[in-house]
Amino acid sequence: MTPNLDSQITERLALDGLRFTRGRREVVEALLASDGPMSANELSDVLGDGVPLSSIYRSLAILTDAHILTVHLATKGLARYELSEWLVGHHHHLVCTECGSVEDIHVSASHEERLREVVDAVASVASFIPSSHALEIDGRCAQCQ
Amino acid sequence: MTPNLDSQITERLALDGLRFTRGRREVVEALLASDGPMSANELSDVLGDGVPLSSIYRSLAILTDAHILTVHLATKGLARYELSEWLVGHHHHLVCTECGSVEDIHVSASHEERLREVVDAVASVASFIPSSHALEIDGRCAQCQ
DNA sequence: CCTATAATGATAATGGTTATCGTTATTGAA
DNA sequence: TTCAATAACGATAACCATTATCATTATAGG
Ligand SMILES: [Mn+2]
Ligand SMILES: [Mn+2]
Ligand SMILES: [Zn+2]
Ligand SMILES: [Zn+2]
Repeated sequence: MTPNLDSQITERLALDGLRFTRGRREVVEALLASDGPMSANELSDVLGDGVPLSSIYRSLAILTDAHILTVHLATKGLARYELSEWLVGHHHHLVCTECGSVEDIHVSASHEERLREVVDAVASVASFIPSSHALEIDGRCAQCQ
Repeated sequence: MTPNLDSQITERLALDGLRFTRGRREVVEALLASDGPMSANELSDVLGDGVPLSSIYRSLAILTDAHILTVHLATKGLARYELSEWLVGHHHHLVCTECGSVEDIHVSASHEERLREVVDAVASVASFIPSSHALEIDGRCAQCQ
């Protein structure tokens, strides 16, 4: 983890009187190393017995409350988490309908600009004030073809 | 329910040797009357005691398996269902982060064309074969401002 | 009418997630 | 360096949306 990211998270937690402890750090580092959002169980597999599942769940809840993590819902009955966009940048997701994998995808500035135009136009018609958007693409990933 | 829609669903179910029974019809009609996807409990509130919750759950599973309904996941731990796009047309969703409501939103053909361009460009880079896409806009709905 | 199969409804079981509670660690003040 | 006050932890129980079970009922074809 870069010193800058570390201090961003440490300072954000401190705003709520919370500490960036080893368990929380391990969760963040596993997510940072992943190419897509991870569930509590997937994190548990990676982190092993050093971090009990109950602590993983609590860390995910606390880090999400502090806006350090964002929850992603693509599989029913299962929540996956990732670093929030203010920490790792705006991106979208490719969701494989075959194997269930979720892959991060970055969109070029010009394409992102087009997306934002559509979002603004659509939202204004409905008197809706958009705070964020997500383009989710379902289909078959490279492995599942 | 229009006779055309009714026969489309009836014929689709018949392909799997299934019938379009009263309980399933009531679920479909409630979803048709809604301006957004509904959960099993929300359907139960609307349908009352005439359709037991266990039957609602089973109808949702069967209709989804038959591609008549599509599941929508925006609230964690809660699945909402809507008529599939081949029956009611392609559209997107406005998700209110305040009250949790999900509202259908239709996008103009020109905007939809732009979306498709972005989807195709992004997917091809990742060797991903897109089957569908969804633009989900989070923010505050008209009621929550 | 009869039989095979689909559908139903009440209920039990499942599983991801959350709450509880006693223990331990950390912080900051005395 | 004590000594509270509070945060964090870990094991476990509880919760709740969803799914499976199973006995009963309805329906379609022969
Ligand atoms: Mn992501
Ligand atoms: Mn919809
Ligand atoms: Zn795949
Ligand atoms: Zn709202």
